Amino acid sequence: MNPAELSKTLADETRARIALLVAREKELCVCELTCALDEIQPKISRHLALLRESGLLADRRQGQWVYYRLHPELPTWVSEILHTMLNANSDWLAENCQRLCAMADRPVRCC
Amino acid sequence: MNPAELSKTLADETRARIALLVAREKELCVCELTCALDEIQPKISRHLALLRESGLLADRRQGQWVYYRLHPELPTWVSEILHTMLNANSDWLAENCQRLCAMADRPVRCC
DNA sequence: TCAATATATACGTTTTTTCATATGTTATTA
DNA sequence: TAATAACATATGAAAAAACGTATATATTGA
Repeated sequence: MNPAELSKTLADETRARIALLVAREKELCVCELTCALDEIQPKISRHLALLRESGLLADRRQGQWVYYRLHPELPTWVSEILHTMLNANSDWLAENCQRLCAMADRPVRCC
Repeated sequence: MNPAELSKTLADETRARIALLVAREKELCVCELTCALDEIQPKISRHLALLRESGLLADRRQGQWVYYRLHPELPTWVSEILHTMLNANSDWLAENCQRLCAMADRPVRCC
């Protein structure tokens, strides 16, 4: 992972929002992201695949759901950058957070 | 400027290297960047135009040369991210720095 | 005023990315 | 075991980005 690769990974509005929402919420499943971003599921899944392949996100399946989180072995500078972005851009994410909070029947995590 | 826009701006290896070299050296002209990156001049100029239009870089002409620097009114989070990238990726930039140092007849800045 | 140097842009092409739609897979539950 | 829900992927088309080449502009100095 180098600066250009990280930037490419985040160089799409959908992917940037997913990455920051996941950084904020620690763990989100595909249907939560689909709702928070108000996009169709295949679009979210495709972008999640890219984020996973780049090494930025890790996933785990629990029952029907697949949860995504920041990859636990992310280089320090990468997580620093994600959190800097997150802290300075809460307005930009506000609508997504609202939709997430308003979502009905969110799956219950039981690790 | 939001996280997706910043990432798009840096989502090209040439542009990412230019941005970090400029952050490191404070100010570089087009011919110095052309040499440091070992690329043809129109390619460098085209990427510099994008970096300028995105608001990341500012330019000033001095005689024949046009010098590029980080835009002085960059949001704090953006310059933090650039410096985080720079500090953690000196290896990735090493070759470019070497070529820059080895460059003959670098223009003399007299502001 | 002419030649040389530094830089910018225009143009057509190629490559890369993104997309919507359709369909496949896995897990749950009736 | 059949239906349903969550998620993943394949496919072809459209849009966007990057490229090399050619050429234009601006500055300097002879």
